[in-house]
Amino acid sequence: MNLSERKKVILRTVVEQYVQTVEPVGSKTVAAELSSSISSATIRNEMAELEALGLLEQPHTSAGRIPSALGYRVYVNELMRRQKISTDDAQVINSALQNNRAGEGLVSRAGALVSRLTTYPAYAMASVTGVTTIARFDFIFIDSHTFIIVTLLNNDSVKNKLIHLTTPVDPHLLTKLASIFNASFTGISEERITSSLIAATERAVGDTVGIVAVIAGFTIELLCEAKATAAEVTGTMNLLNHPEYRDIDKAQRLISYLSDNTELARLPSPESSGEIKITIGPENLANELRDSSVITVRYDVGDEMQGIIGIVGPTRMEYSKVAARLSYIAQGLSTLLASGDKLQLNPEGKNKLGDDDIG
Amino acid sequence: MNLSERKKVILRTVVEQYVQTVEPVGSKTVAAELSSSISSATIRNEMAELEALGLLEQPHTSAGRIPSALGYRVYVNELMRRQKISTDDAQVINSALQNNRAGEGLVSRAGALVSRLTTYPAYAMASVTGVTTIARFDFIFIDSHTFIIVTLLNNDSVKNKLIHLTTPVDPHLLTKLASIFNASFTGISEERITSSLIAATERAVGDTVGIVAVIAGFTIELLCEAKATAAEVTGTMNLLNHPEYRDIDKAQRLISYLSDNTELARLPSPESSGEIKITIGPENLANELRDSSVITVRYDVGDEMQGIIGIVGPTRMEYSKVAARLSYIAQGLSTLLASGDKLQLNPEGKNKLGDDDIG
DNA sequence: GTTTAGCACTCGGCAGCCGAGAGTGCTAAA
DNA sequence: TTTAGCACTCTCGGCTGCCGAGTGCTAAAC
Repeated sequence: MNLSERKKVILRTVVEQYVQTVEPVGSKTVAAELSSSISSATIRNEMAELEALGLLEQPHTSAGRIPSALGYRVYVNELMRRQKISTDDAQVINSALQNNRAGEGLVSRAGALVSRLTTYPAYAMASVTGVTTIARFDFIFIDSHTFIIVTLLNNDSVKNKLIHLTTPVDPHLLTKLASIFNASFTGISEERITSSLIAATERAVGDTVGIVAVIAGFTIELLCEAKATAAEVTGTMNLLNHPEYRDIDKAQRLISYLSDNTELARLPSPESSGEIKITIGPENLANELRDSSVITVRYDVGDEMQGIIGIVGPTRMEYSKVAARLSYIAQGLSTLLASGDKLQLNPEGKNKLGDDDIG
Repeated sequence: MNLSERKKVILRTVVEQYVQTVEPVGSKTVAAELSSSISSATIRNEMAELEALGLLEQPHTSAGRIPSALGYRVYVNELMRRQKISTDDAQVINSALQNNRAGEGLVSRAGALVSRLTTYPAYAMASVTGVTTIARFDFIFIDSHTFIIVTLLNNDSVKNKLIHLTTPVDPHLLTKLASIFNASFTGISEERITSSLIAATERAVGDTVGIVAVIAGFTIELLCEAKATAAEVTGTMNLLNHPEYRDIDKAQRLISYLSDNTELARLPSPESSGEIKITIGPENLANELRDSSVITVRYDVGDEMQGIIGIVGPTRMEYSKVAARLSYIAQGLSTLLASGDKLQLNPEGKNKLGDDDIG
């Protein structure tokens, strides 16, 4: 969009003013805001032209102007001043991320953090690009009818399950099962656990009671679970704080849309790591988002895993502020998750309990 | 409260009518509803007396009457007709509970179920009355710097953790650790894991790198976790469907109150298993609940565990309906959790994968 | 040609008013 | 004790008219 310098300044002022006050901004306000020597009349003319270009809109005659979706787009692309994150915010984010040991809940807690910091609903999802497989099986014998399955996945997470049986097992059988499962079921993806593989294993062990099937079933369950990319929304209630969602029905429509995890997975996502993607109002494919904006940022952890974290809010959003925070958090997540959790032991054996370096 | 039979009938009619229509009910409506041969004038007199007794209220002159909190209380205690759960509902509940294998998420899913069925926000919490201890430790050697801690708790759940070390370990050390931990750390509560116990253990193993402390730390973490009674709220959005929460600020106040887990734990709870407790409006201690009602029901699982599941809604609630559903679900939870998860193996070894009897 | 001051015009929002309708309490009769 | 009748009260929705903010246009100034 090729605009005169003055039009740019005016458009920027209108956007930033409107974002703050939530009220149509008039020529006089712009003039006051600019405090340069342009009169309101001139600005009126310029604003009329900006409206003709489709960048501004008038709710009705004799109201001020508000930015159109296109106006926001131009603002985001060309006029927005990149904002640095404040040191206060950085500190809050850092400490919040540090306190959370890396683990299952980290990503969703990051979502909650974003939501709290931006006062918009946030969603977070993590997906694993590589194939998940089992690296190792162990069976722990408890008593004649009970044992524990412990599996180590190739992504270093451990899953277990306690199995109670009505038929007896003995430690030898478990040892045998372990060696066979470690030989045949490790390093393969879920699809390759076929019924013929299971049947063959049953024959090899001489299993007539279905214990192999139980273990195989657990394995499949695990691998399927790992494949599903969990998405989560937090802070949906934040929506209610913003005047554009004062209309309960409107708010509810959006909230119920966001609560649907399958829909969530379809939200716009950036192409490369660290990139921020801003989708404004009608640019969204989903009808429910037609008058909301979505900002997402992607973070990668090695080549294996990638995640998306984003927020949904009214088109009238503090784009630069939100984007800055979002990208800072994404960076933090990236490094935190990449650093892994190698445990540094204190050679004097003086690790205090509850220290953060435990785990 | 000693009321004439006629007053009782009138009070009941007013409550039930108001619950349905959300509008003050007038003498004429009551007369029509009763279709007995009492005239509206008589009913007016009776209603005036009921108001004098504090059971009914008038939003303003020339509006009908609505029940006061006390009115609801009398209704719930004396006038409410116990409602049977419909077979449809029973089916929905049964299938929803059956599909959920017993496990971590069962209780909170039950909460979600309640919320869906009642259209009110529901909360669920489970607490363990007995003392949680570790029944058994196992350490699985992975490689020279890696091993897995597997612990079996006395409540039959299994927890694990993968430990990466910067100093090497060998299988013999792990065996030694296992026997010592099984000897000294099993069957004791979290408070009894003292630093002197840890120090003694370190001496016994000859640990100079703090590996004992790591394992002990994990143990303590586990036991503390088990002690915390998790509470969870679901379906808070349901509030918005009810006219009394059309006022966004009001709804938000309540929602943010409900989101606070520590507050949640303080909600009224029944004294004995299966009992239903109904707390109406100002009977609630918390100011935020002053114009809402809370219905809770308690379920016990053996002597070990007990849980509470309840809903929060406007004082204008279908008490009997909600209570019926709630108690049905509580019963279901009770039996489902008590039945445990003993695994029935098919003696022909034909267990189909994904069958519900796996796990 | 561009900018600016001035002015008439438009339109939403708000306060005030009015009438309709619902429901009451009181009185007097059954 | 119950009931019919009636005057009274109060809310709600619609209508009106005023106010102010902001505009577009015109004509003068730069």
